[in-house]
Amino acid sequence: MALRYLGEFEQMVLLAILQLKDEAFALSILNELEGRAGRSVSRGSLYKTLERLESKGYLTWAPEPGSPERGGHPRRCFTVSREGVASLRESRVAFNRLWEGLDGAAEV
Amino acid sequence: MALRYLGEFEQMVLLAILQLKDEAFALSILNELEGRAGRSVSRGSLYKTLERLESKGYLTWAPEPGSPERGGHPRRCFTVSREGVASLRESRVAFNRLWEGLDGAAEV
DNA sequence: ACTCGATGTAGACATTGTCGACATCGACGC
DNA sequence: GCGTCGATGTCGACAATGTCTACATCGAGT
Repeated sequence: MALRYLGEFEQMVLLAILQLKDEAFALSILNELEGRAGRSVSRGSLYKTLERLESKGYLTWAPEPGSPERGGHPRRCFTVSREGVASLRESRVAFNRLWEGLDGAAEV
Repeated sequence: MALRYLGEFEQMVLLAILQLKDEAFALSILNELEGRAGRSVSRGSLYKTLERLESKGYLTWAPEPGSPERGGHPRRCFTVSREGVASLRESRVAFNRLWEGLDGAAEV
């Protein structure tokens, strides 16, 4: 129950879902990650992460409303939960504090 | 050999070291993490991470120059390597792209 | 029928994250 | 002197995350 820290990839996945709004299907998430973050992983990796995020209550999903079936399974549309957003923000604040003052070229 | 992604905590540790400049001793890092990121971990956890970051070439260290010994071991002063900084930046760019447009309160 | 693409699932294994227990040595108090 | 304590660092174990390959299903083409 304790508030867990989101892993690096978990954060990316959550953010990609947020970006896609109601178009967050597994394959779209993969593209979003590839496009925005240059991160390419296998579908299996993504699903595992989605599964874990769901079990932690950071996201939910529902079968696609419009077109019902495309493959052997109904396409799932993911949504980041309130807790997911909160956790994401918390993490962001922490990182921003750590980066504070380091952006200039001088010190690094 | 492929360029590995930095884990969430690894990034924090590297950033804390950067913040501390030449005052980056293990205990100071712990305080920095606690203070800036509200992240408190045991010394063991930190050392393990430092050890891994070193073996990946993301940081180096040298025994403290001034006061030689304080305990059974000389105090170590850590420094982020050029590769470490590069990796940190890369990761930051990816996250910034993923956060783009999501900062406003509306969508989330 | 047969193949292909869009889905999702399962199991295995590598990497990271996190601890607690242990060991050393100087300083302090008695 | 001897015991204790704080500042260091080291180890080994185990939990959580990251990542892959192989597998299974079903509709649309060919």
